[in-house]
Amino acid sequence: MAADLRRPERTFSIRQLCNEFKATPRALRFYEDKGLLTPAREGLNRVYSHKDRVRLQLILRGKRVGLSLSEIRELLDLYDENDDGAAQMARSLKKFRERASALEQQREDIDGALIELREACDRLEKRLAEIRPDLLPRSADYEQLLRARLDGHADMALGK
Amino acid sequence: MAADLRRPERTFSIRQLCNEFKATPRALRFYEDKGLLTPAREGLNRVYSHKDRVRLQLILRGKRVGLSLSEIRELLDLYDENDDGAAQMARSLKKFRERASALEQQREDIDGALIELREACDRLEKRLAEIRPDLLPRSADYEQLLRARLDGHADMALGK
DNA sequence: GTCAACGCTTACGTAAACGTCAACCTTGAC
DNA sequence: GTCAAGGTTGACGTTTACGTAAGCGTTGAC
Repeated sequence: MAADLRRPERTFSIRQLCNEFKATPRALRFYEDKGLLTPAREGLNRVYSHKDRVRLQLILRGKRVGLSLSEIRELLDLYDENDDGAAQMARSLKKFRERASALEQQREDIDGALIELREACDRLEKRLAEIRPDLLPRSADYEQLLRARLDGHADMALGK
Repeated sequence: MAADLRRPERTFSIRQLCNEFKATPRALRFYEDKGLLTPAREGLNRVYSHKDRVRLQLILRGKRVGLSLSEIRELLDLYDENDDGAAQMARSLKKFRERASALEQQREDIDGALIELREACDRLEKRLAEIRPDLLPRSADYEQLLRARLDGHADMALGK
């Protein structure tokens, strides 16, 4: 009567999925609360099917790429409501592309911040080198060290 | 008795600073609440000095590079408490460098997410092209279009 | 029989950085 | 007199993704 544990009929406990994907029970219940998962029940206990497991994987992937849970839910819903896989795929594709441009934008923002930070660092380093060179924290910028040595750019340390 | 409006003795109203830096009064009051600003008072009204203005600039710069308000406050406090500019600068420098590595890490995370997203997009595009090519949303990737035209890489569109 | 391990539900707490009222004062223009 | 403009102080609301109890039931080991 008992199904083979390795077959697709296999089910999972909340803990098993948590261990496998390094999530917490709280998180899975939260996803359920938000309508992202709807595991079966055995009495009170949640019983996750292979389909549920796949959904969880998709949820976690969505999170890794920075989608919000509600966005993930939209995508997931598409896969359920509709038999026509193509339309869903098209929408997912659109969503993914949008997310990709958002991420690219974020990267540019970060690059901007990095530029501003490096300018500030440079200014601080120069001033410190003038007045209290002993306080200069050892640079975290190995590249600069390397280049200075390889190219003999001693002037960099001299403030030219 | 009134000081020249262009001199360093000049003061600013909350609105003036808000307009200049595109912030909201609520924000400035919030910063004050958090101990980042301590403008003088004229009766109840806040009166911002040049020093306050500079602090605000530093706050906003800090935000642009992704520092939290509490981190910004730490840095700001250093500039006040201590007469010895060098030690503060050294600490700021350290903080900035830390932030820079954090940002670099973030960038790598984003790159990872982008890779995952692009793989997902590619898979979706291929499947869609097979089953419902008409549903393929026009690509958002202008570069690809441009390169394809300039280089005559028609094969890109052929899935070669 | 009782303790630990696991599960359940309900529900408040958290962090960040303000937004958004509400209710009130003051000053100048008309 | 009164209306608008701009200021003030609370203080609650928002968002996201859970963390963290509190209190209770079930099951297996010993």
